[in-house]
Amino acid sequence: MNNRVRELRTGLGWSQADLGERLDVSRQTVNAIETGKYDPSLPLAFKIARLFSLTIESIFTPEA
Amino acid sequence: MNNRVRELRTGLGWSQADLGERLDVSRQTVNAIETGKYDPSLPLAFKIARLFSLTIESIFTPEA
DNA sequence: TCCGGATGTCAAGCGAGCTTGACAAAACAC
DNA sequence: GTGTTTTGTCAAGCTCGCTTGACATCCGGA
Repeated sequence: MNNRVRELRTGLGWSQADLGERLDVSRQTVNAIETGKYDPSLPLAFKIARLFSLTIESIFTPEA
Repeated sequence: MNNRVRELRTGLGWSQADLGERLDVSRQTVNAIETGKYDPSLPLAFKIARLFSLTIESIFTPEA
């Protein structure tokens, strides 16, 4: 699963910790998602999409 | 997280087992998602959306 | 030069997502 | 009214998603 989270976050000048706060998750979780260690849960994906005012499909793309 | 999976599935005349096969998950997983026991992972949500040719947002809606 | 913020990563722990196997009950066919 | 299909649900087990706490590195600014 590829995603544009880092691109969207840095575009707003936020640190991983900043984004974590706004999403109510730890900065390690943000880092893990950005570095592809694992995919977010569906509820977290919705939170991310809402925060950036985008659709899930425009942020995340399955690799296969 | 509410979803329209059951509605979409029965609309095509499929059993939970049928849908499970097409998604490569067990019928128990389909049942659990339809009955709200837990949310699908993000990759599975993508598979479901693609199978029904819909967006994730049009199938799943966060309750909050 | 030194310090603070930012990032990457590890470990241990817990609940969520998924598995197979099983059984009971409801719904459907004939 | 019997038999098959479908659905609901339980249990045990494994991995993933997320947590806190910690440590190393890498930079940018005073």
